[in-house]
Amino acid sequence: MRWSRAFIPTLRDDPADAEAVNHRLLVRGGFIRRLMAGSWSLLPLGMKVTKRIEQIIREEIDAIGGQEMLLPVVHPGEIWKKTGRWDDVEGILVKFTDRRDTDLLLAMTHEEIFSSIATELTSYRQLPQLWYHLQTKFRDEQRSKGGLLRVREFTMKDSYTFDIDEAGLAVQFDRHYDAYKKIFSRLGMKAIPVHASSGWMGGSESVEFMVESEAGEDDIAYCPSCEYAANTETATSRLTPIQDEPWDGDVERFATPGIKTIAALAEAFDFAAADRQIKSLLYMVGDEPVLLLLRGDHELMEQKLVDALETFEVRPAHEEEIVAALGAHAGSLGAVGLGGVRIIADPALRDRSNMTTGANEDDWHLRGVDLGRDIVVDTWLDMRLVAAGEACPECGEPLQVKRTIEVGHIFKLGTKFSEALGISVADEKGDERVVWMGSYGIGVGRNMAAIVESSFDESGIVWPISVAPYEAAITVVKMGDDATVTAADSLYEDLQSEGVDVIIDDRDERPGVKFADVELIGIPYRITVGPRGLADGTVEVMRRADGSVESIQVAEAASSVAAMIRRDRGE
RNA sequence: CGGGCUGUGGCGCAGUUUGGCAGCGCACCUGCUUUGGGAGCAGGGGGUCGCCGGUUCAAAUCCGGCCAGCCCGACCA
Repeated sequence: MRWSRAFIPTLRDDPADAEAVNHRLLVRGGFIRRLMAGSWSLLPLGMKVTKRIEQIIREEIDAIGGQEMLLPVVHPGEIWKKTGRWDDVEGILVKFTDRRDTDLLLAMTHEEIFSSIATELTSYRQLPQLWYHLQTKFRDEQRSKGGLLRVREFTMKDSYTFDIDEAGLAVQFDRHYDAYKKIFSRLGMKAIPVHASSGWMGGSESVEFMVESEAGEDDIAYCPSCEYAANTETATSRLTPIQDEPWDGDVERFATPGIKTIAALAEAFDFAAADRQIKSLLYMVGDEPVLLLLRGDHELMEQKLVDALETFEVRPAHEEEIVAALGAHAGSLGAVGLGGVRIIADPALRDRSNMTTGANEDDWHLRGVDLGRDIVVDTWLDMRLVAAGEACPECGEPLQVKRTIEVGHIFKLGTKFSEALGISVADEKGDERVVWMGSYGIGVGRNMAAIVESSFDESGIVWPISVAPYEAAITVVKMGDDATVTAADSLYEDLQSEGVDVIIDDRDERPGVKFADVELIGIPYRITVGPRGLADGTVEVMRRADGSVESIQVAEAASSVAAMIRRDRGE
């Protein structure tokens, strides 16, 4: 490609509305442009990177037996009603009707449609199957953000597996696990697999692949000494047991005027350290108020509650709901002597005594509370957010908490969809058996963003060679100089013959402009051709990753740069 | 969806307080000089000031409504 003919609209200044690194650099580098919130056009450079990412994904999924297909983006509502998701997935699912008033929706994922094709599977002999496509998803997110990290319209590689039994699903799941590790490694990222919540996908088990980044939206708990890693949505930890001081009296009510927080209570009374308080949170599960109890110094992880209760209708109660259910305002709530409200308690409270909690009367608290004696817990449920420094549940070493980007997610769906949609095959005995499904997703654009977030410097993006828009760029220092132009052109042709994807910067610009642009867009090798080097028969090769510079004889330039690139490609 | 901020040539911004010719830098076009880290000189083109309505002799500026974008909190590839 000749740069003078290419559409690479680089910007000198950062776009004013860009905060995230990937947003800033991808827009400045002329890879993408925003159409509306969470909706981006891919410009030529963005398209080149996208295609390379997609190709890597294809190769690895094909390698585990994947068969590529392409399913539509507009789906009939009917199928989604069968699986229940037409109603279950509120908000992000875009629904509309056609001229005949038929319910339609924009694909946010493709389980239903792949499943509808899978109804044509009739015999166990046809299993296992692994189908996938790279297709647009639309999710009307409440809030898109972070450049390409969280958008409404995006391309996803989603694959789906169909097996005769759970053991077969486990095999497909493990194959995807390995393929995903290879994919992210080829994309130049260090992805950590973690246990995760399945969210609205349902199913029994899921693993997310996480790349450490400040721009991320998920926290993972990670053990440096063993391999334990989990999204904090599901992570657990071992707690040091607390030995409560004995208290032989009854529950004692005491005045706490104006005290509305755990911290304030701990500050005011020396017997009420945060870990000796009971945190009481009123939640609404559907229409039912539920009182949640946690240790005072612990935080609630709402997702754990959602997963355990198997409903998405979980939210903090409004003030008037709190008063109606408990007779007091937040800040003085408690579970002692409470009737008629379901009580769910975190196991960290089990067997505790001599605790302090709200009295369900504004400005009053209770001390000397014994969990076993004074509170009737309906359900014990781990719903605590793990904090850094707590002991790893596997090995006991302190956990770290890291902020990460979710670059892939694999699910064991089990038989949820196949039952709903009637996907069954005849087994060896001729009996109908419901098939076991898995689904596995990688967001292409989010991966592009994650690569940028984990590989950039003050000059711009530093692409790994596997996805770079070009492998090498020739910077022609002085377009007015015939010898320079001739040498650069011939190098350009030689590199192409060597199979290198190369762009020649033949614009009539000053060298500084060209250097800045090629570094901004992150091309791994820059070959500078100019009168100064040609005077002693050399060109200069700079490696983007480390800035190292090497002078090479003109005659050998093409072959030695091609050799470097082949080595970087891993050939 | 709640809170905060912002909408002025392609990009970055000033002007809005106190209504009175729509400006600056970069980019763009022409010419000349220049060419190893974002060139210089000269000339030139481009904007319904987010949209709708109101006030006024006069609105980018004041008032009302709406729309869009970004950031912070509840959701996910």
